[in-house]
Amino acid sequence: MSARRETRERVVDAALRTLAAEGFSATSARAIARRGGFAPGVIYYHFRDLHDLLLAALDRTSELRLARYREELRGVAGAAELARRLRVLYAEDLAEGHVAAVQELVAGAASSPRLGQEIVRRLQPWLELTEEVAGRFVAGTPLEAVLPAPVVARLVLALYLGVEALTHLDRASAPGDSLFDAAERAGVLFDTLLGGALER
Amino acid sequence: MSARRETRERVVDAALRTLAAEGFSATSARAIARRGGFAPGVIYYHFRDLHDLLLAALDRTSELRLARYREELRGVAGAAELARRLRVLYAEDLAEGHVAAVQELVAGAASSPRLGQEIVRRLQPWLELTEEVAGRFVAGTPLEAVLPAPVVARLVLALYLGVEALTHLDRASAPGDSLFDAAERAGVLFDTLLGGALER
Amino acid sequence: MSARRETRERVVDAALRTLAAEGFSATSARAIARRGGFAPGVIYYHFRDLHDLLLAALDRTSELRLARYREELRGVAGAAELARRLRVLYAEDLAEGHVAAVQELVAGAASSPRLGQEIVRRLQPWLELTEEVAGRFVAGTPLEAVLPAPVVARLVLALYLGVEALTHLDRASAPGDSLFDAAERAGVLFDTLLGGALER
Amino acid sequence: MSARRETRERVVDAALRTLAAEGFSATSARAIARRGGFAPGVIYYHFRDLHDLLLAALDRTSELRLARYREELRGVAGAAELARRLRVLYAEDLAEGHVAAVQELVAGAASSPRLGQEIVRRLQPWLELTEEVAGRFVAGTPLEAVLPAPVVARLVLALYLGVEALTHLDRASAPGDSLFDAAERAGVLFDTLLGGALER
DNA sequence: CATGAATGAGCATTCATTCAT
DNA sequence: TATGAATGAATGCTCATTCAT
Repeated sequence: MSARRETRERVVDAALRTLAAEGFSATSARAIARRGGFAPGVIYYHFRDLHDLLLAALDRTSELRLARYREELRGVAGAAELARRLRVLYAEDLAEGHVAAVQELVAGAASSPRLGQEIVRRLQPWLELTEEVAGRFVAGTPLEAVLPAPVVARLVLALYLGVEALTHLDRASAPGDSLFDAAERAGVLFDTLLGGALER
Repeated sequence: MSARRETRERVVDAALRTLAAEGFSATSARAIARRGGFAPGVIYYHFRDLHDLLLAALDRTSELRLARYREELRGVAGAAELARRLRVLYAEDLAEGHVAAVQELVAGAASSPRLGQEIVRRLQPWLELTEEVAGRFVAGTPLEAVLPAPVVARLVLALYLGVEALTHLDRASAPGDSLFDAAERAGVLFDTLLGGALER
Repeated sequence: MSARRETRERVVDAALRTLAAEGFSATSARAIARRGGFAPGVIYYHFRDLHDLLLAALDRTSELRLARYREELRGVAGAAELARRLRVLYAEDLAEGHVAAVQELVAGAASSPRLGQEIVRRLQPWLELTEEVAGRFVAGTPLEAVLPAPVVARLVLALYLGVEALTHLDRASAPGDSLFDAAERAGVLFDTLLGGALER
Repeated sequence: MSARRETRERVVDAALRTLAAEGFSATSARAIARRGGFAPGVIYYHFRDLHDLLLAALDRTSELRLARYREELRGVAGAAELARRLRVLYAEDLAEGHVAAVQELVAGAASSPRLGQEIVRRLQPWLELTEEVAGRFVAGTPLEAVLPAPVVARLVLALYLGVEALTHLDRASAPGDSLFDAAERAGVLFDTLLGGALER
């Protein structure tokens, strides 16, 4: 990898880590540089401004995770199985600091409409994936009339961000594992009640 | 009311309005003072720091809305009815700028762990109310084993914050009214399937 | 005088002195603050930005000098007398650092079109004064056809700025006193040749 | 020409064009490199610092123009003819961006005494040329006692720079063509009154 | 009680310059 | 010879906060 590209990666990485560790409003150029061990000027050598860097960071973590989610959810059979896989994926999200960074960016976007729009664009593929997966489960069942896939998708996305916000505030108030426990039980119930409908 | 108390109210009010109108990161001492028509120093006469003022603002809007929610949800009969009332309450939240302020605070809290903890404490009564209402619907039904009230409560809270975050980013990506439409349909379904179980 | 107004004066004064002593491009907020013995933030408490402060400084020095020039040139009789008075006025300009500051601003304006336009507006009264005085000497004489007052005024203004630029670069290359010596001799000649024409 | 020399020329050229197009304060190493299509480092390979490059640029444009002025003013007969030729020369100055570059440098020099001194040295030949030409017209005439050639030279130089500064600020306030119109009329007058004296 | 002037640390960003390649 | 990545100091400006009045 070229030296240039390597440093760029280091900067993106530092931005991501700063975001996760210190929060959006503390993710200043200086803070990123300090964490990454480079001069603040480096950021501006590789990115037009802080804004650009943050979006590049979102791009990177989002692409990586999206690929992982797509792979893991491809052949999932049954809602219980879906819940189990999501638990694993979410654990990875947490471990990699992906959720933290995303949540900080979404929250911080409040301060900059332009940033907000760019983030929305990057959330789009997630919305599509969620909708596609939800569709697999509700399409053709009586449930579809109550909870159409697009609504489910938006609900799930909102829930993801909300859980993340709560977790960030205070681990004890957040649903945490109990959410996936409940999801798994609900999945079993779903498979029992509607599993037949889907197969037909 | 004493003059002192009156000014304090003015300050809290200005903070709330600034939060809703300009967002967390623009809610500086000067911005609040400008909006409220008083000197920046006044803030520090009534509050230890900006932090304190923001929490007082959260207290105020939270108490007001909590009372309203409690009143409206007291005698609610049936899940469909619950969904209808929540839609009204949420519309009030929006109109009063309550959601905006809360969302800004939750988002902004990322920058300060201390602020986060204090916000969590103020979310507690909401968690309790949600849990109590959820309990009314699941307690004693087969659903309780799948979705116990405390889990439902955390889910609902997370959803509320998440929807708010999404709405803030981009109105089109947020569930908006479709969420309450779905909730009402789900409520009808719920009442049909489990209504009998609850009455017994 | 109010404390506010007093500090404002101090800031304007410091800006003027910095301009004269260090040049436009070195007249940074920090440099002004250092010279004036106040915190850089003070500047922004009293002025919207550096730009604003520089224009306020130009306003101040320009008004002061303009009043002096008007007073001194009011009843001047004869070109030789005019030259003598201008020499005195210019000596004052130099002593007060007025020319230095103006020259720096005019030169520095190159970097900011907006600043340039504002400076032009402030040069206007000088142009008018010059034109009026020139008119007194050429109007009604054969010279008017050759050198109309408006042209003379622009010439004189350009000369003033040019002499200042040269002086600033290097005292030895600038005309300095020899300019006024020549002007006085030319004045005598002018009065001799055209004095009669003016009186008639 | 050696490759080294060729690149050097490219750098000087880019500096001159940047100076004329973007102004002194925007003539950064990067801006020059961008305009010239080479790496910023190249500048420091050929010149000690930016400073040095700017002076080299002044040298180049000055030499070129000086040769042209000398050639055109060599055999000029009469003041009216002189005015006509100066008008042409000045139009060339404008078209080539020479005045723009010189003016930017003179103005910018304020920020650096060292730059100022070096510029003065490069103005010297211009002073000499002006003095020589002025001498041709006043030497031996009664005017010499009033306006000796060295004074005229300094006056003309100051006027040139001053006109340039004014033009830069605002085209409308500058003398522009009216200056040469007046010069030509004055030239005719001069030739009529003193033409005889010169021939004798 | 309240004011509003002042502070100084912090911010994003740009720059001339260096130097390994 | 030339490149372009990197540095670190400087810029204009904003902010929470203090404090004399």
